[in-house]
Amino acid sequence: MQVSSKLDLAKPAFKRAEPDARRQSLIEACARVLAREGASGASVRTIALEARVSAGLVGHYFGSVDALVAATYVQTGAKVDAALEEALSAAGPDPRARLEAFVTASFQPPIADPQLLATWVAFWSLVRARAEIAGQHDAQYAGFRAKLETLLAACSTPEDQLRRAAIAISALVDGLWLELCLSPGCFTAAEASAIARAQLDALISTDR
Amino acid sequence: MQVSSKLDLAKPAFKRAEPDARRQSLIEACARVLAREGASGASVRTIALEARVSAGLVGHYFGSVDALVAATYVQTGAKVDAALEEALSAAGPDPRARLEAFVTASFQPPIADPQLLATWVAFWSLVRARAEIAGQHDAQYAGFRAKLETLLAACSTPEDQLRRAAIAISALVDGLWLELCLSPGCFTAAEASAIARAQLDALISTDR
DNA sequence: TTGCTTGTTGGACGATCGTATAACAAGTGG
DNA sequence: CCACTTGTTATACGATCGTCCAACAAGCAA
Repeated sequence: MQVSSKLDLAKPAFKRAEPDARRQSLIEACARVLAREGASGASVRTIALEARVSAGLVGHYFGSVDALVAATYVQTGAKVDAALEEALSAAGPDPRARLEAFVTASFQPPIADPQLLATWVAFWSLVRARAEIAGQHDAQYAGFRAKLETLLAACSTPEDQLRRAAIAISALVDGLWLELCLSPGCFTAAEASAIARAQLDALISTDR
Repeated sequence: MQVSSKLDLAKPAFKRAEPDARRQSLIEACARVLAREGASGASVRTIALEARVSAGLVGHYFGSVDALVAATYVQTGAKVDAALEEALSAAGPDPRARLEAFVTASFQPPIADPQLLATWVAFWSLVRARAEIAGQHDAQYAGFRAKLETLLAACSTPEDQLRRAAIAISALVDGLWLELCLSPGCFTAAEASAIARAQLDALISTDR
């Protein structure tokens, strides 16, 4: 009787996977754990359990858990960039429409997502402790502001006001996005978009 | 030789202190550790070492380390409120000057302090696990926006635009404050203040 | 089939975590 | 001078942490 139950029932595991696919699976599991339990809950064992693999695989693929978190940060940033880029390409050729699409994309999925905020907060809590995380944050924000400057320049914003305008817009978008994710009931995504559009109006009309 | 070195040199410790003073000392030590090492480094032993006391005192005074972090958050919020109130009372009677003082106070000490952001981020990452303290941030934020609405009304902002204007200003201030603390080298506090003032100009001048 | 490469597992290891508790020291009233 | 209260320390405990490593299994070449 049930001489092989251990093999037949309790052991569906041990699926071999492509290295890249396994890496991706671990990164996604890490993002889910970060979002669900915060930074303090993102242990090797928790992440491995989420990914349905053993804990040793994290060390095998990423060397350390910090490296996995950093990789998750990079991919999360890339996902945001991709969503922004897609909103941009769907906006058409008009400069002002492109700028608005880029700005208001932060208030819609997949960017306006409490889980994404939780992941980001987990990273922020790591910024002070680990310098390479801080560098990645700076790179992410510099890229966002640089893109913003390009779009603002296309809307004929004077060059000497480009930097300040980009800082203002990115700060407003971040603040609205933060509160939208933190307290979804406080105001709606449509309100956030309207506020951001009004700010764009003010910046571009009073450019001289 | 040195028969009593242990008592004379290595044991300057064991100073009795007032309970309230000791509590305050532990809270300040917790804030310093939060700022220096982030949320993950804020362990009982690290905080106790920072406060120059033994680890058991944290449990004696606060019961758990989570309670100490929560107390640190409460005190930090009170410190922010006090700083904002003081900036307000130092601004004089002019409504516009009061509004500007209130808004730009977030870009100067003690509010524009990476230590403050670290405490906030640590608390945000704790909110995921402990839902009973989730309303603390909402209360803080609601208070900030309510104060903002009062100051905006004094600047003759139409009542039907009060809510939206307060949301816009608070979002801009938060975004600027966040980036100012996360990447201090990106832009200066003076730039942040100038951006916020320009936003106030745009909001109040285009109110109708 | 056989042997080899390699993704994967499970457990061991020491370090550190939070908490509880007994021993100790400093005031304090008798 | 002596209990007595109480702030403080030191230690112990179990749980969990990150990392490492030998054994195992799946797929592939021969």
